[in-house]
Amino acid sequence: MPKVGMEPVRRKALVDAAMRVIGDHGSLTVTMSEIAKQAGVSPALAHHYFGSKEQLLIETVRVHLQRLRDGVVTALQAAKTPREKLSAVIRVSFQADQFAPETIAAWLAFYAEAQRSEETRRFLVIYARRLHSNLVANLKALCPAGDAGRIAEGAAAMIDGLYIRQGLRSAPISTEASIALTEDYLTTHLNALKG
Amino acid sequence: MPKVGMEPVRRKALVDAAMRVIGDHGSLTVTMSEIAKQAGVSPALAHHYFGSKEQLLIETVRVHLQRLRDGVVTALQAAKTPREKLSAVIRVSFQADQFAPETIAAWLAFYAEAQRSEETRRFLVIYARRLHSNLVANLKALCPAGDAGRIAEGAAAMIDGLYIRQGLRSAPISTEASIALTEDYLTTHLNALKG
DNA sequence: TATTTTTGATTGACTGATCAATCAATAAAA
DNA sequence: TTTTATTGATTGATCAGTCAATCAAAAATA
Repeated sequence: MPKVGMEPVRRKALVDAAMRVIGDHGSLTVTMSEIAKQAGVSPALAHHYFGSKEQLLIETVRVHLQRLRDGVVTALQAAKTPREKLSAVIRVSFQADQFAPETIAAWLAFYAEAQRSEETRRFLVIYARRLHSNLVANLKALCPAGDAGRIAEGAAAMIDGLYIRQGLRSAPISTEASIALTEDYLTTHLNALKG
Repeated sequence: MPKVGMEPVRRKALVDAAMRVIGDHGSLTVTMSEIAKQAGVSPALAHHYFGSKEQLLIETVRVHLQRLRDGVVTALQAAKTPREKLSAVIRVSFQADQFAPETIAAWLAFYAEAQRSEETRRFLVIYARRLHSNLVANLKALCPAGDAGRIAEGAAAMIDGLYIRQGLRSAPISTEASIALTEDYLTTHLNALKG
């Protein structure tokens, strides 16, 4: 089988496998063996390409946040008005694949990991800031700058909160209901400013 | 040293030690040795009283959620009107000891653990439901029942979201600002209904 | 074209460290 | 003497990480 140019293929397979295994497992305490098996290679190969388990996990966060970002960029381009762009940001946050239980479980595990791994934390902070600034940028077209910051803070918190509550599966909220709650938050607060 | 009646003392010491170690470590992958050391006893004694690491961790969640609950009950009793009770619930959620980085780190770790441990999940679900029902009960005195459920959902999500965003320490929000954001959410939405 | 060399891909087997859990032994109360 | 508290020593399992060896494609050479 040894063909040349396998590296990118294997890296992708391992990163995808890691996300899947972590999601199923609901934790970062997964073994390199499990990940490698899921990717269809030997544990030794995973070490060969990533050097360490920690590096593989960090790559996994990085790659998946990058994909998330691409989704947001596409959605923003498709939207015309500031209000539509706000809706687009919300919609992408709750889109199906992100809202799957395993995906939520994986992100939760990474959030916890951010308390320990500075690099993981950095990536998640970048994501959080981007969400915030996407919201602020479009809110500024609809209300004073000061209020924009405050409302964005609230909306971002609500999105994250709905997300982790979904992870608990206590009172599962549908995607639509989550979107509606966040939309309602924005609409109500924007209206309140107009008096 | 062997005195009789040490069991409750040791159990408490171990549960407290576990919370501290988990908080510092930012993860549940802590050793029984670390916890025992922090509690000033041998690892063997921790096993003697709790049987297993998992049991100790579950007890730790249970005890700390119980304390949280006691705090809420006290605060609710001190408040008179429904609106004051709503504020009390919010205030307790963000009170200093709960908002300390190590505490947030520990809760985050438990949230992640809930994906794996059914018992941990059960406790956290109970907490989430209680928060929701405390909010609904008092909102019902201020608005129609249907709206009460919706607003409570939003407020609970916002509280949890502010909490985990605080854990990321990306753009640290003060306790007061967090409370203000949540209060603002309630006030604005209640006003919108009267409008 | 045929042959040799080099290089990337891959793994099985192994190592060292870590850790949860056990247990037999000790010491002090009751 | 019986019971409770306590620990040091040990065991068994798990895992990350290493390494030497293999295999086949590609490149170089004849």
